[in-house]
Amino acid sequence: MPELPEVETICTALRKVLLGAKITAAEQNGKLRKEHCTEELNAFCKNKKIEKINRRGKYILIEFSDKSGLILHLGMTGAFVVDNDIENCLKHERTSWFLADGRRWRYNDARRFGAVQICEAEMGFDKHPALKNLGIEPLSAGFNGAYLKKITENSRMPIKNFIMNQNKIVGVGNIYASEALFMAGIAPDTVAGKISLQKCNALVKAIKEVLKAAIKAGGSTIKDFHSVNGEEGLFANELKVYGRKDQECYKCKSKIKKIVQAGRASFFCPKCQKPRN
DNA sequence: ATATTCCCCTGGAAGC
DNA sequence: TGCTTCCAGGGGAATA
Repeated sequence: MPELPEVETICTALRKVLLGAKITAAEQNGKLRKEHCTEELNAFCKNKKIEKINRRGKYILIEFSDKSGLILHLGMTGAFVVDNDIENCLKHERTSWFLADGRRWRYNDARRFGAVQICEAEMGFDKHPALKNLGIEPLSAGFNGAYLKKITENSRMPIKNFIMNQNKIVGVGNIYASEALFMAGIAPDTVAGKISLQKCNALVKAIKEVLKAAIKAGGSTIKDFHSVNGEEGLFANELKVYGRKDQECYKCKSKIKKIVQAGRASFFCPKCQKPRN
């Protein structure tokens, strides 16, 4: 579900409601991709104060005032809710944090692909196994055409899979990979190592542009994504190729095609995006 | 090392 | 109205 713009949207929303809050207790309700049992999570979180909330790739980093923290991932269907209902659980509530002011912060995740991990102060976020191998932030200044050219060199991976690889570039998922490649005029199955510096420049520009525009729109709600207050993201209305199989390309009126790459759907315009392999 | 394929899990939409 | 099949914003393990 959530890619960089959706995670960024969630971070902004969480900051508004959680900064400064103190946790009195935590509960874990069943398994996630990564989780801790209630006893461990509760012992770790109890009496900690939420000081900072940041994003690294698709991970949300909750930093406590003692420099320890939580590393949260939303998987495909994860969502947060903050309310005052102490009695009832949501249908797919996996984790709950009870706050000193009486509120309850919940992590709800139907498919359980999300993750709730703890990070000790001595370790620090950067060294945590979940984060230490992550690639460059696409909105950082260091992510430019020359950098992309350098890391794609010698790679025979299809460019769409390459830009979705979190160890190379973080935050780009299935929607924005298709969208950025359309904007840059590059077919998704182009061999990464064959892309020219000029095209790398165009792709970097497209990735930055589409991510920024999506953040501005509050992300893309296809079906599941909702921010903390339940709001939908509006960027789904601006998608040019994702989910538009057999519909007309907005640029050239050709039929948008769908192919499957590494098990994920890729959408592209066969006329505007070249070359094919 | 690198690139697919499969699997984790649940629910909604589409097909019969 | 059912029942079945397919599909989904992710990622990691297993496999070639």
